[in-house]
Amino acid sequence: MTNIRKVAELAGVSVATVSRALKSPDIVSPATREKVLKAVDQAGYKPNLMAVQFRSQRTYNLVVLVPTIANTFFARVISGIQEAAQERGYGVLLCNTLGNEAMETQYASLVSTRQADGVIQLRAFNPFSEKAFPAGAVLPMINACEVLDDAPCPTVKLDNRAAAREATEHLISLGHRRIGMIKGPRRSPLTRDRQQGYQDALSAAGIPLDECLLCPGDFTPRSGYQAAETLIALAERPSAIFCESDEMAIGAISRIKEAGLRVPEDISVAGFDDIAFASYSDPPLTTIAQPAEAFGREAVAMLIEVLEGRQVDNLVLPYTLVSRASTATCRP
Amino acid sequence: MTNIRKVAELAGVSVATVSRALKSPDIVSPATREKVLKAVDQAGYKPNLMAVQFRSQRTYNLVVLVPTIANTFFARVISGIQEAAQERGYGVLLCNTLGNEAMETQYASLVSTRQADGVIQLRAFNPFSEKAFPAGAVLPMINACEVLDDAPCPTVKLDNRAAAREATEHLISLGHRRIGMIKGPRRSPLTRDRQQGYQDALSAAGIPLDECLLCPGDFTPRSGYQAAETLIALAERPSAIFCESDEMAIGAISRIKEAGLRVPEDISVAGFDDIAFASYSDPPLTTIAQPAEAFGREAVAMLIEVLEGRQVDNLVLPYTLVSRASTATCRP
DNA sequence: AAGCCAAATGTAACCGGTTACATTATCGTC
DNA sequence: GACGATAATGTAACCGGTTACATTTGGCTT
Repeated sequence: MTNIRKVAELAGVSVATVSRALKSPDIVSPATREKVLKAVDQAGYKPNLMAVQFRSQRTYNLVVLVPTIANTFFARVISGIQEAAQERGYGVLLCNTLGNEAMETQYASLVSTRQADGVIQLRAFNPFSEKAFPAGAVLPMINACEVLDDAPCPTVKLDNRAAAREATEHLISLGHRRIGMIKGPRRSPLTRDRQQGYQDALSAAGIPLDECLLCPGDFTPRSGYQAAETLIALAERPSAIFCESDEMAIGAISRIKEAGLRVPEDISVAGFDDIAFASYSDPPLTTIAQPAEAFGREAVAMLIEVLEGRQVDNLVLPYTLVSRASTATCRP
Repeated sequence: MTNIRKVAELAGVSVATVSRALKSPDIVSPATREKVLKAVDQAGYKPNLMAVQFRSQRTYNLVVLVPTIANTFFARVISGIQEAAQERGYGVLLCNTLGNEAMETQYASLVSTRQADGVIQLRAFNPFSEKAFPAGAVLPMINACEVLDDAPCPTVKLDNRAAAREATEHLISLGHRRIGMIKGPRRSPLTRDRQQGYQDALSAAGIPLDECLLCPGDFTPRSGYQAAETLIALAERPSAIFCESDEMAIGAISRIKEAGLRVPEDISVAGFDDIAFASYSDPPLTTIAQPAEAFGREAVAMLIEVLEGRQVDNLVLPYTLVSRASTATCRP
C-alpha cells in the first residue's frame, strides 16, 4: 500500500515535508510542493484516514440514535442530519434502536471507544453511563425532537404543548366539543406535552376532560387504525380526533371509513408532522407541520459547537397549523 | 486517558499480557487474567477502537449509498441493513446521495481512505474510479435493489420484469386492455425491466403498445400525481394504471379522485413495493410486495463474504402479488 | 566577511494497541 | 539433578500519519 514514506522517497524529501506539503502548503517552498504533488499523483497516494484520525483522536463521525427509521418523519430528520454532517465533513453512523435501550447504550459507547465524536438522539433517554460521563461532565450529545425534561445536554425541539393546543383549538373552533385523542407511547415526554396542550385547549373552552377519549398508540398507522376502532365504538362517539402523528391519522381514517363513516362529515381528523403523504391522503390531512429537516440540520450544528468546546443554548423550532380537508365544522 | 499501559502498570504486568488477557484469555494464567481484569475495571479502561482499527486495518464500518432515505421502501431496506450489520459487529455509515454521482463517488472513497471496509449500493452506478479499483480487482461492494446489467460486483435484486408482468397480467385478467404505466426515472435499469415486463404481458395478450400510456415519474407521490393528470386527460383514458412504486400510486389515486373519478370503479390502480401505507390507503392498494428488509440483510451477508475473501453468487429474491381493493374488473 | 534571522527541511518521538520473537518459569522424565 | 518441552510473560517493532525540535540553507545587514 502506498503510504507517506513511499511518496517521500519518490519525491526525494522527508515524510514531514510531504505531510506539510499536503496539510499546510504555504509553509513549503513552491518547488518542493510541486515535486511532492507530482509524487503523490504518480503513486496514487491517498492518506490513510484511519491513521489521521487515530493520531488526532477525532473520528469525524456522529452517531444518530433513532427509534425507527421506518417512520417517515424521522427519515426526514435523518435526511437533514446527513446533509448538514456531509457539508461539515462528518459521517453519520446510523443506529435504529427500535426502542431498545441496551442497543442505544451500546451505540452511544462508540463515543467512549473513540469510534465517533458525538451523538444525536431522537429519543428521550440518556444512553451514557454515569461512569463514562459523570454528572457535570459535558456530554457530546444533542437531544432532538423528543426531549427529556431535565436533558443533560442541549436540545432542539418543538413547543409540543402549544402546537397540540393550537390543533385542538382548531377543532374546537369548528364546533367540536367531543374530541378524541390518539396518543404516542405512554412514557414519552412528547406525548405528555401534547396531551397537556390538548387539555389546555379543552379547559380554555370549558370542555370537561373525558378519559375515555384518550387512546394510546405508538405512532404507526396500525396503532392509529386500532385506536380509531376503540373510539368509534364508544357509546358517545367523538366528532373529531386529534392524532399525535400523521401515520396514526392515516390509519385512523382508514378504520373510520371501514366503519362506513365519512371524514370529515362524520368525524374530523387532525394529525401531526405533515409527512409527504399527508397531502395525498383522502381527504388531505389537517396537521401540524414540523420543520423535520431543520431539526436534523440544527442538531448537527449544535453538536459540532459542543464538540468544539463552545456553549450552546437550547433551541425551539416553529410549527405551523396546515388546514386541509380532513377537518370540517361539526354537524350534530 | 486510561490506556493499556496504565492498566499494565496497575496490574503489575506488561502491556502484551493485558492485551492477551483481553483478546485471548486462554493463553494467560487464570491468576494473571484475574489481576488484569481487576485493573481494567478499576481504571475504567476501554480499548481505543481507533487504535485497534488502525492496527488491524479494518474499520468494521459499511457505507450505504441510498438515493433518498425519505422513500419508505429504502427506509425498510436500510432498516434490514442496519440490523444485520449490528448483529455482525459492523456499523453503518449512511449516505443520502439524492442522485448526486459526485456525492456517491465521494462516499465510496471512504473505502479507499480506509474509513469503511465496503459499500452497499441501492442504486445502479459504479462509484469507484478505475484508478482505485482497476478492472478485474474485487470491488468491496454489493449492488442491491437497483442493479446494473453488467454490475462489477455481486447483486441482490428482484426479477422486476417477471413481477411487472404479473402485475400487468392481473390487470388484463380483470378485463383491462387500456393500461397506463407510471414509470420510474428514465435511465434506471429497474424501470426498463419493469417496462419490459409490462410489454411482455401486453403482447402475450395481443394488446398493442401505445406509447401515450407511458408516463415518466421519479417514485415520489408528487410525480405520481402529475403523471395521473396526464393520463386522465388523454382522449382515450386508460381504465387501469400500473405504477412502479406505491408512493406514485398513492399520488395517482389522489389526482384521480380529485378529477371526480373513482378507484377502482373508473380506474384501477396497482402499485409496487407494498409499503406500510399501501394497506391504509383508500382503497387499499393492489401491489407487488418486495422483501425490503431481506434485501438489506442479504446485502450485508454478501458483502461480509466478499470482505472475507470468499466467492459470492448473485441473488434473486421472491416477490408476491398482493391483491387489494384498488383493482377491479373493467366496466366499459 | 562575519553575524544574524527567517525560511525550509529533516529527524524522530508519538498516538495505543497487536504480535513476532526472546526470555523466563514450571513441570515431568530418566 | 540435568535436560527438554511447554506454558507464561516480557520486550520492542510496527501500523501511517503529525509535529516538536533540531538542523541546514540562504539572504541581508553592517
